Amino acid sequence: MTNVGEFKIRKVRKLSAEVQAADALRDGILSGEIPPGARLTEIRMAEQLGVSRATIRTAFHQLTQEGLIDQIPYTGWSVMSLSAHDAWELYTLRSSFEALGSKLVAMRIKAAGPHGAESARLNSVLAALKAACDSGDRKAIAAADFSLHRAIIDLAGHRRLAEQYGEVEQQIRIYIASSDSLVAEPEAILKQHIPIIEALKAGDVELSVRTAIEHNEQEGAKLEAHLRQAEASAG
Amino acid sequence: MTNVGEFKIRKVRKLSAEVQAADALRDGILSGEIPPGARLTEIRMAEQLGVSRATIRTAFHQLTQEGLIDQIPYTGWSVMSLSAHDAWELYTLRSSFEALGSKLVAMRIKAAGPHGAESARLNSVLAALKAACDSGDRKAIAAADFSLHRAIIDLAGHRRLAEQYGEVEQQIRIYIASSDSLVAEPEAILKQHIPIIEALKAGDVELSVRTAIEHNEQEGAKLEAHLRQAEASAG
DNA sequence: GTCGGTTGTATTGTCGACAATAGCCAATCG
DNA sequence: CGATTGGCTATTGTCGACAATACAACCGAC
Repeated sequence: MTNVGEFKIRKVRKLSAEVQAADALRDGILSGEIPPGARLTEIRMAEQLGVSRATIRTAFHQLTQEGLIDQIPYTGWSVMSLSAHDAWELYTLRSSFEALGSKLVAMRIKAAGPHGAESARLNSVLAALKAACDSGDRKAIAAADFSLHRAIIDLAGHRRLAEQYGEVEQQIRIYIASSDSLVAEPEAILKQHIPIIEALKAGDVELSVRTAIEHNEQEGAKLEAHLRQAEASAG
Repeated sequence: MTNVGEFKIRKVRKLSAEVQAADALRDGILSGEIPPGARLTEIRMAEQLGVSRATIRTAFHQLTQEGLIDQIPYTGWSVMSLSAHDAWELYTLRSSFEALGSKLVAMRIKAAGPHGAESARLNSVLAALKAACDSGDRKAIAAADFSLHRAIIDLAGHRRLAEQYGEVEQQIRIYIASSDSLVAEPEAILKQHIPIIEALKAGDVELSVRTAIEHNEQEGAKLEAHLRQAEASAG
């Protein structure tokens, strides 16, 4: 009988309840199951997930830091709500972040040459986006789109940039979750991202930055217009 | 006898203990009393401030969100530590934020003309910086410097920008608290900030952005060099 | 002497109960 | 009928105790 101890065990550490709770909440919000503006109470969540209020509280604080919910003292917590102005804020910020990220990545590739790990990673995520677009699955396309942008940020080697970008990214995900009609035509999406990757792989700093900003301004304007229209018809 | 009810009462609400605790911690860190890298334990803090661990925990979460401390599970909390790489991250980020903020403010002034509330506020903070520089008080100069930059961000009318900028700003404050030798000569500081304000007041978007970025790159390089030297002599 | 396991201790993770607060609704008074 | 006041309820704020975990120091075997 083979000794069980021989197996390599990567992470046996039981995930603490607060992490599980945070994950559950995050999934619920990002999947659209818990809609924007929804009110969350500690007690009900605690009962629902079978943990104590202290655990839920920690999870809520975590989610707050991720930009998914916010708190009103003595009143409650609610899923981040989403106005057209918020969309403008999110995309102007994201534009700044991606400009910085693209600049750093392009500089790295310029220094390391076009055959380094960075270029390989960029090829990989672009191929993944192409595959998703070919499949036509809107959820998969959106996921690949986010992955591509995140890959660029991660390659920048800038911890704080990655963290703060994550906040913005997750809030944008809330929009996408609430209506996947926001995902454009597959061919158009693929076509939009190719120049971004090309500029980076060429190590052209200025072009990379310009392309990234342009992409975000287009996407931001699209979403903002969509929301403004929705607000007008609803209000 | 005048009716007491006539008096306007702004905020009588007793500050909750968790807010007081967070304030106390923040003061301690930003004043340098609690140095970077210092370890904070919930129990000791609770005893020291005369509140329960739950209250301290909430305060710690708040400070975490502000970027002043971070947590290692099952181990403890510690004041954000400060390497030369961290300085680079902070100033590259701040540069992006101020570029966006300056762009928005310059656009506003360009649209509203040079006699709006924005210009008045800019004049005000620049005058305050001049007064501080004349006084020669290093702490006052540093405070006025921060105020000026924050004023620009606040004028941008971008809530998320202001929030995320705040995180970066507070972390930079930790450096300044740990050594006020980082504050340069009063005349130099004043001279550096004048073109920033002038560009904004002129409503020149491109010049404002360029000036803001340049200022941050200079300051960032200075701090990074200082820390790299300190690390070399210490390590 | 060195390596591996074991034990001990400091610290956070989790829990349930009670206190304080905000917001609502009805009763009351003009 | 309107405005104000008072209480009621839902929810977070705060507390102390116990459980789980990580880390370090110690001990023993080889």
